[in-house]
Amino acid sequence: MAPATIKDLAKTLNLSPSTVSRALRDHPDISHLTKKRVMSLAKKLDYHPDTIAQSLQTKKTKTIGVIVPEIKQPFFASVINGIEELVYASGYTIIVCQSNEIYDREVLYTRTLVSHRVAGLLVSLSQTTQSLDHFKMLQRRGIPIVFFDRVSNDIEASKVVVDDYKGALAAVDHLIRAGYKRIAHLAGPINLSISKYRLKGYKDALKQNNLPFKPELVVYGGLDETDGVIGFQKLLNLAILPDAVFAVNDPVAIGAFVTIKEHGLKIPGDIALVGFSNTNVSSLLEPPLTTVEQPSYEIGKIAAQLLMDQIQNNDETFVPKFKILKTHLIVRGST
Amino acid sequence: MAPATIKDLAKTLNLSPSTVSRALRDHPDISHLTKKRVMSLAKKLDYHPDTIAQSLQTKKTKTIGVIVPEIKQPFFASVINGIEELVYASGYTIIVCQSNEIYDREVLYTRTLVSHRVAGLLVSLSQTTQSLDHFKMLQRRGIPIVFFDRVSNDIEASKVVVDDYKGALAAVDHLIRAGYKRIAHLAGPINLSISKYRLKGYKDALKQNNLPFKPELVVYGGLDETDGVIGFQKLLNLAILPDAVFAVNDPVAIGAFVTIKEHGLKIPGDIALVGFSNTNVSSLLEPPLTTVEQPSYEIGKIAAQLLMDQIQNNDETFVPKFKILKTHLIVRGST
DNA sequence: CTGAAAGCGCTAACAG
DNA sequence: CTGTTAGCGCTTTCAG
Repeated sequence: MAPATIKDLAKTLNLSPSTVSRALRDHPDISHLTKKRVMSLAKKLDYHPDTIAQSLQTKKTKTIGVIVPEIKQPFFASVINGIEELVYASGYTIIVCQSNEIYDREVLYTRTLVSHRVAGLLVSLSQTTQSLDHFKMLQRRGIPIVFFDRVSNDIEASKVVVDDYKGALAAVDHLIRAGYKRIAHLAGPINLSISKYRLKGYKDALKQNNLPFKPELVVYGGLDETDGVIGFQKLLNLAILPDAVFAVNDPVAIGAFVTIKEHGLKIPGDIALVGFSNTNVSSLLEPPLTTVEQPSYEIGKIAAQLLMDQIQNNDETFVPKFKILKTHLIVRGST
Repeated sequence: MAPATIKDLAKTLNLSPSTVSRALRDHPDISHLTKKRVMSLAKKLDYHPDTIAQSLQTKKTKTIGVIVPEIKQPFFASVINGIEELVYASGYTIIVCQSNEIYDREVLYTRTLVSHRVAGLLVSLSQTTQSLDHFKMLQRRGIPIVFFDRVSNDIEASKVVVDDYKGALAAVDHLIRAGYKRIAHLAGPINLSISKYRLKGYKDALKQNNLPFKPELVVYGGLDETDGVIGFQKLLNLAILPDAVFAVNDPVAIGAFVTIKEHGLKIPGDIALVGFSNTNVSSLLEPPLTTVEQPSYEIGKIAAQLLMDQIQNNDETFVPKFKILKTHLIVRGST
């Protein structure tokens, strides 16, 4: 029951393998008649090209590697959906790897993906990634990489992000207009651009509204739910509690959310809360979470599009693209 | 900057490619000295075997295909984590595909995975899957398949499931003991085993407690949040409302949850609610959702283990294994 | 213990 | 328009 090969087709049609190969790929040289004959036999024998052999020959595969921190985060799951949508349409497959926020794993997976001869990479950096040498090595080998969401300035490549700055600005501005004056920020790892820009948006919103920036109201941490818990506990130690919290993302916001409630504080009565990301969870909380929506599916599609373009044009004069997508503040009961 | 090949190593060491190949794979024929020389040069030149070429030769790849309905469902995301954990340890990679609950996509992806020469498949069926011929074809080609969670009796293969029957029984029994008497069930697609067994658990719990089974209290639907919405709306049409709802899974429960609240009904005061799956969301609802926890991560690990065993032993006398994992009722505020 | 030769399934010059 | 030849990088007999 071994699958049919080009040789098999060639033999039963009295053609050479190369002719069959060309017919299959709709090469202009081949006569209409032979194409028909080849095609119909191929269908009959359920012939499918051996991608492995194809790849060995062409030095190219039709698989692209995706590295995300964690697929269980709805944001990334949705980005992956976007990527898949676009990429499968061109006959490509994706291999999804999770760094689990661990730098070493990220490095390991880039290795694995190289030895799988992926045509390109789509990457969102882990929280703990410091050096980007592992990616630069791939670029030197001619493997295109597009970064999304968690990007870095330390590498030249196409990037797709949302307007973190404006999103944060809008969120904090909204808090201020709603009357909150002592607004804390649960910030993310400062090596990630998203953390930087969201922090900057926070600061500038204060400034634009003539509110003082108080360093003690900014707590730095990670991007997970536990970081929200820890972060808010730190805020609890302040002499005067904040009246609102802007979290760097929804998981952190949820950590804070739980902790706030555990301490018997009311949302938004005692403390208002804003997140960033709009995972589907946020709307189910009681009260539902005000958050900055990111077009996650779109991010995936656009990043994939950029990558496919780069794969298909072996352009010498390639210039990295930088796409910034709009965010959208969703006001709900938590503010 | 082309990556180093076995030939390169052979040339600079004055050895034949075959010797180098053997040395790399720690073949007993090769002298300790040459092994050392080969290994150290390999390290120096950053040599990595070309998996593509390897596969072409051995007719085997070290990638395994995973087909799930949707990765954005936390349950499947967690299963995938379990799979990954086990599989990467043996140097394998996974290709994750989403059927998006569409039968045709499932068929399409099995094709793709075959032409990628995957070593095996891990599958959770889509809601709309009727025939299993596409999987049987793979089995005929000698590709092992292990099904998990969403399985079917119509195919012989190893399967990993949770004890859906007992889980449902425990959930409904809990409702009855808590005093609820008119318990509705939002059931899933009846072609899936999980729906069947959960429905059976529901029925038997009623019987064991001498409560009548009322067909009008069972609403059949899909497994998504919208199905919970639609399902509960149907229940609203009843002359007498149920006092509790057992949903086939958490997404459906959440759909019902939202709808219940929209209609101004109190949980659990007016209507109690139980789900199945324990996505992390369920604990964040207000009130938090009582649900039947499934060891999702474990399911992934065990399914992967079964598959790896089957891949590694080309045993003629292979007998499919059937693993049933325990569930665990988590009682929270919704009941 | 090592090497020479063949071939996995496919594509790509180069000839006709 | 079609066939011949060679080779991608690796493993694997079969000979030494």
